[in-house]
Amino acid sequence: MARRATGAVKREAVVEVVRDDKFNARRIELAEAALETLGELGFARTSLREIAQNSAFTHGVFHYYFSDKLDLICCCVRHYKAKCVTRYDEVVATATSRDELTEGFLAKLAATLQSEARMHRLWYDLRSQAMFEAAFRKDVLEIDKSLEAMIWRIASRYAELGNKRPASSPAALYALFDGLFQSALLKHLADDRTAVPELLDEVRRLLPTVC
Amino acid sequence: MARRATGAVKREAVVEVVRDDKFNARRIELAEAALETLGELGFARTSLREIAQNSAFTHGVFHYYFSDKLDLICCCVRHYKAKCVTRYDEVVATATSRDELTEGFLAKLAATLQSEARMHRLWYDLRSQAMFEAAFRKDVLEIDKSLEAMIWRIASRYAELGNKRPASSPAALYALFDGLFQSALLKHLADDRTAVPELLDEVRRLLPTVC
DNA sequence: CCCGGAGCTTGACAGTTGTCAAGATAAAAA
DNA sequence: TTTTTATCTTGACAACTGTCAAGCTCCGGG
Repeated sequence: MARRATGAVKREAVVEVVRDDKFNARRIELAEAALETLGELGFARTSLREIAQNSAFTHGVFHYYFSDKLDLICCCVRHYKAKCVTRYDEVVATATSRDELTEGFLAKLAATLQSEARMHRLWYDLRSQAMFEAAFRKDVLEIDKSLEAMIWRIASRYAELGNKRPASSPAALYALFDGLFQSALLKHLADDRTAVPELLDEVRRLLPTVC
Repeated sequence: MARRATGAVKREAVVEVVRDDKFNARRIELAEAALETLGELGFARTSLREIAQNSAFTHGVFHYYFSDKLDLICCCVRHYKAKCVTRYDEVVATATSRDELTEGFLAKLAATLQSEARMHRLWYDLRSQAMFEAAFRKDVLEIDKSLEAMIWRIASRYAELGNKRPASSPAALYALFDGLFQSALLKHLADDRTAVPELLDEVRRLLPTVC
């Protein structure tokens, strides 16, 4: 009887886990749909109904899977994180010279700025929201740290390929590149055609001086 | 008759100007009141009624002086600009040595971060909004340029006092300091006591290497 | 003195919002 | 099969939003 009971408990636990997985998978599906609308309209102008209307789901589903709006947005932020903190890692892993790393980084930078502008403006929007809404802070600070680490991996590898060491702290390097990217993004969204090439020039000039 | 007419026209024009001044003065009064609430709640959560309730005015007055909500926020942004783009100029003007400039800059930086955190998070919020709302872009880009120039004045003076020249472009320097400040602000708002001292350390270390 | 209009208040409007509950449907369990 | 449970739809609710119009107050010019 003990065995049967244990077996039953185990099976129930497995069922539970499977159900949880399915539940979480659905949450991520919904979060992904929500990110579309959020990237289009920004946090301030996005309502649950708008999200639902721009997706294949009804607004009730979102309430079924998320306790409230903040819960949904938090899930969006966390899911976004997973997608972006390894963006440049392939370049870092495959580059065998400073030039190769530079060009790979610049190419990825330009591509990101142009094809994922909406997702990135949302990131800057949510990071600003975190200054007002405490519920976002933990996740946002974590993403920031991950991005800082990502930049640091690039800088370290770049320095290593020139037998040097990065000349600044991770925080300063991240601030620099993030600031440049943010500014370029705003100009790019304002239809400034010079934004992308100027960012690339700036980064190309900067890399040898900071690493 | 010609003289009388001219006189009358002139006087009417003067009256018109005075009225315009009064009108604009009131707009700025209202914008200043609005900035309080905006700094407290952020753009996304701030409604005209909330602004009115947190001020000495009724919500109707805002509609009397502003064509719509965007008009009000734009006026807020422009007014904010005037207050912040000369923040460090006195330090630049009075400092007679690198150390003096450094310490003056750091002191002002710390004071700003601590006592005007709300106003600054609003700035970052609105700059993010500009990525979504075209109506904000012109003013935001102008403020950004003015801030870049402000940082450049500090860096130039710092370099001058050491008989050097700034080692980076205005854009890169602004990106760097703005990025550091933004990150420190978020941490400070998240009750991280180390945010301010770490920012100061970082800037103190960085100044001699970039100028 | 009064009277016109600038400045302001009040209340109403239509539309939107987050939230939720009651019921439908489909899938799983018995 | 029947029953139960998870999933989803629909419609409703109250609160809130930007906007505006009708009317009030009060001051300056006539």
